[in-house]
Amino acid sequence: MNYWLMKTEPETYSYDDMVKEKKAVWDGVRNYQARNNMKEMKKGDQVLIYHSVSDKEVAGIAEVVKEHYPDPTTDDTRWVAVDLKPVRKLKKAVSLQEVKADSALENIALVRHSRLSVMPLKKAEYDRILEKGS
DNA sequence: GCCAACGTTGGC
DNA sequence: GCCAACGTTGGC
Repeated sequence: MNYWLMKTEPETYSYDDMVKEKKAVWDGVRNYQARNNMKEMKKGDQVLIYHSVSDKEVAGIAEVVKEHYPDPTTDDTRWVAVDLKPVRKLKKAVSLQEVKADSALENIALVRHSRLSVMPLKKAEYDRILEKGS
């Protein structure tokens, strides 16, 4: 079982939108590193959903329900999509500030490589964020 | 709203 | 293959 963090701008697509639709088709990624991470995702992997720009906080947990397949928004075969379903919203959203302030989380890509939109998390890091959000 | 950092594109 | 120019992302 692997753990991931995916970013979205809540104005475009938020965790609540995913809850409303009961699933999410995660497409439109046009970055190789993010794409490579998506290809590594397996059914059942847990994914933290982070709201960038306006909120800057981890909003909720999702789960991979369909592994990578060709991105339906383009004919370009280089890009892929995955399907997610919401698991639960965090009791308390975890802000970027909190993540940055925690020395156990200072090495995650969210902090070190802020423009990457799909990144792996170690179990310890994933657990740590959940802890902060409970 | 600004701007730094980064990724991509395209001319040479 | 290099690198300048450009576009985009995302924190502040």
